Amino acid sequence: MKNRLKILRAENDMTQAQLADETGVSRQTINAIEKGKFDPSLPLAFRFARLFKLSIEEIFQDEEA
Amino acid sequence: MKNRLKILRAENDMTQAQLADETGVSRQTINAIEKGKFDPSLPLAFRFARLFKLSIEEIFQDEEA
DNA sequence: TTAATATGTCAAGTTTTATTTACATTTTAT
DNA sequence: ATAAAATGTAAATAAAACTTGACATATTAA
Repeated sequence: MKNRLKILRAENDMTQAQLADETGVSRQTINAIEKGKFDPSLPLAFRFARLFKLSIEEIFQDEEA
Repeated sequence: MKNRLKILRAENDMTQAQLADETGVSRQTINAIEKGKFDPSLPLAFRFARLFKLSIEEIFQDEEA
């Protein structure tokens, strides 16, 4: 699963720590998601979408067959 | 997290077992998600969206503050 | 009415994701 | 060049998703 979190942080001038704080997870969790180590839970995906005022599909791109 | 899976199944004349089969999870997982026992993983949410040709937001409704 | 199909639920176990802690590296600012 | 801030990473643990198997109830069909 690809995602645009790093770009969205840049557009909004946010650090990983700030995004972590705003979405209620650890900085390391943000880093791991950005690096594709794992996917966020659906509730966390909704929090990203709400924060950036985008749809989940605009932030995360499925890569399944 | 609310969802419209039961309605979407009805509209598409599918059983829980069929939906489970099409999305690669167990029937009990479908039942548990429909009944709100837990949320699907983000990849599974994408599979539902792709199957029903809807956005994730059209299937799942966040209920956070 | 009986059998078959579909749904609801529960407990136990496995797998995956989230969190914590801790430290290393890189980038930015002074 | 140095300090501070930001990012990357890894191991251990906790939490959540998901499976399996079993059984009860409800709905549908013969």
